[in-house]
Amino acid sequence: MRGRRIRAALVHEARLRWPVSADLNATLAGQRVLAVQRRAKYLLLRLTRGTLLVHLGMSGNLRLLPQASARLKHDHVEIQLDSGLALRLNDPRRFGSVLYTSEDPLAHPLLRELAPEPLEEGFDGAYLHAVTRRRRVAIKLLLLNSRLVTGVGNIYASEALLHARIRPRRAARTLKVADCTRLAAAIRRVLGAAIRAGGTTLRDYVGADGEPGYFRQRLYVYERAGLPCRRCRTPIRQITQGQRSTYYCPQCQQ
DNA sequence: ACGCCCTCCTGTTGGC
DNA sequence: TGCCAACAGGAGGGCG
Repeated sequence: MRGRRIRAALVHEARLRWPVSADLNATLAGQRVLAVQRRAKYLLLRLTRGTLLVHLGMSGNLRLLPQASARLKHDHVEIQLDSGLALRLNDPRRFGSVLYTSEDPLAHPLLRELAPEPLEEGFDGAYLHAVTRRRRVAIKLLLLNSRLVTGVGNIYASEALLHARIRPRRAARTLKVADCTRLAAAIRRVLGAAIRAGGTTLRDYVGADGEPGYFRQRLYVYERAGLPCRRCRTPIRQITQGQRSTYYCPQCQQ
């Protein structure tokens, strides 16, 4: 998309996680895409005069395809380019978002307080140790708090804790430096491996290339309740934390 | 400040 | 076959 000019923006359904601006077309038309970036799980389309922030939520998907191609059910927003292609957001659950800001996007209220990038410098045991002090919340729930850790969703939280050998219900404040060092390394390793595998397709996720991700085959605990742990063969347990499923190995994770 | 719960929404699955 | 409840990849908001 870089270098293309936006011809028009169509909003078929404005009721996403946040209402899509009614002025989106007037705002975007004529602007050029200068760069495409990412911050946590937000995509940033840097435009001539501002930035379009896109979040896929749980079920969102972006496709870049000929503008004339048929619109699918749940195609909510379409950005038409001067190349004849159009970027379409399809999102059955509508937990995604499309927001425009003319200010510094990193200063936007939704991005301003996000935690450091886990794959950048500075995300290490010392960082995790610092943010887990005096927090009674279970470490697995802390990993889902985007003000403290970004990039780790429900799948990778369970996976990282398995690799770090930490029980998901353990109070964050009880983690020692050594635990935090293993956990930071496990998070980086899991995210890196998942990215290289193209992501984790549970049902219908496909990447920008239209291909599913293959990390599901490499999951150690997620969705494996009752199945043998891939490290020690002990049956994997499933529990609920914050109304979401957590999986862990009672033998490997102490 | 923290921690917990609720919410948004549609689609799929499993039990009866 | 139909109906209903439970659950699903996220994460902000409000409350105590």
